[in-house]
Amino acid sequence: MEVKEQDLENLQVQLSPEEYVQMLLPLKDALDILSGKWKLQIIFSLKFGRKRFKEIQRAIPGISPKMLSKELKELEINELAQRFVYDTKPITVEYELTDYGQSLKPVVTELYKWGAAHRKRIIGRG
Amino acid sequence: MEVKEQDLENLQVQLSPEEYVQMLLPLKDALDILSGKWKLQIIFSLKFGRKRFKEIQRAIPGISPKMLSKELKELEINELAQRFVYDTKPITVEYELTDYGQSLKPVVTELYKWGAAHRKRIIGRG
DNA sequence: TACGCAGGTTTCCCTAAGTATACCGGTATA
DNA sequence: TATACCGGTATACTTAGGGAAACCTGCGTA
Repeated sequence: MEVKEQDLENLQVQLSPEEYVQMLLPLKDALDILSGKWKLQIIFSLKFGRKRFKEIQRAIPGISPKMLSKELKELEINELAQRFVYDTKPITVEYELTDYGQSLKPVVTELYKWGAAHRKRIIGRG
Repeated sequence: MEVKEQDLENLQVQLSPEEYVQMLLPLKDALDILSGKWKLQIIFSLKFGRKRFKEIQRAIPGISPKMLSKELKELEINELAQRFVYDTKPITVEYELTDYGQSLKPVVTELYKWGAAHRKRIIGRG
């Protein structure tokens, strides 16, 4: 059972419950990767280039080492960021957005555009 | 202090911490509206046209009336769905996606595309 | 010798999100 | 008279996400 992208566009067509669920999975994946309190901030901070652990932490006020460590691991698992370890003293660890990580750009751009328009509409409406 | 969409594209430029935060707000808004366990399912189910409360509930296995009610209210507040009440016996209530709700389409499409590609990459890699 | 830094981990705690179950008023149906 | 449906609320509970603080190893510095 394959769900084609076109199905998203032509939702006049009634989908079966299973097709329906299949369609939601990729959406859920994408949302899971971007949501959470610190993910976007970390991604943004890495857009400026490689950074060390403490550098990221200093760049994001309020983040605890526990959360930073956890989120970086998730980014790594998803191949969005890469971890480099150098055998200096003390040890140096750097993180970098991967090329694949850059592929999030259109998604983030669409979210930003919609979110910005929505702010104007809803908040401006107050 | 205004953040332009172009800034998103040209992240070579170093942003100040405040610009940085301003940039995250619309992203957070958009994500908040789409995340949560049932939002997408409700939006999808309404794409097929107007539906009554119980119809939506039957279409989404596992959702409790409490959650459905709560999520529909949020959609209404954000002007993504509209609630129609008819004075029949028993009362009839229908929900419909607004035209504005349709404006989410490009966002959802981008999320879907990226999520689907990501599934192939990460799960296929397993 | 003691302190400090890098790069984290561990533990405990609190709150927000979501689940389960029961219930409500009004109406129709057997 | 009892039961069921509609469109929800109310209450109590469990779980997931995140915060705060302490701690760890290894090394350099005063």
